[in-house]
Amino acid sequence: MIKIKSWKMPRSKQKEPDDFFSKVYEVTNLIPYGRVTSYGAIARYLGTGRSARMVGWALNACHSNHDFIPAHRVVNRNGLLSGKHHFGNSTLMGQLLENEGLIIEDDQILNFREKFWDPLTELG
DNA sequence: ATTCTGACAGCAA
DNA sequence: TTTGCTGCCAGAA
Repeated sequence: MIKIKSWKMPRSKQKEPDDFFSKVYEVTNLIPYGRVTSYGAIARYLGTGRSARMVGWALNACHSNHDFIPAHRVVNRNGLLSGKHHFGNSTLMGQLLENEGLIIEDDQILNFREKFWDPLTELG
């Protein structure tokens, strides 16, 4: 498990500096350039394997974080860009990924298996 | 307090 | 293979 820094959370009544949201942001920041992971993979890495939806919710609020968070590198388990509608312009997420060398076709990442980065196996 | 809604995932048909 | 249902749980209304 990674250490958590207490950067500011979107949640106004946040109680812990190392809450779930922060952990999600930490892991997301560890995703290498040009690689992607899934909501469920992050949830499992954090030990809450059944709260993949909360990962999405956390990323939904990540804009309130001052630091840059590569939320575009998180897709669903099929490599589908299910979060594209939360980037203002619905094509931005795909553009960001293509800038990193990935190929998107119909909101789907090609060769998703090869690009997939699993925090569980990569970070231990 | 109660209900509804998800940037999900697993499993049964 | 592709739907459809269910568990999940933090916010919003």
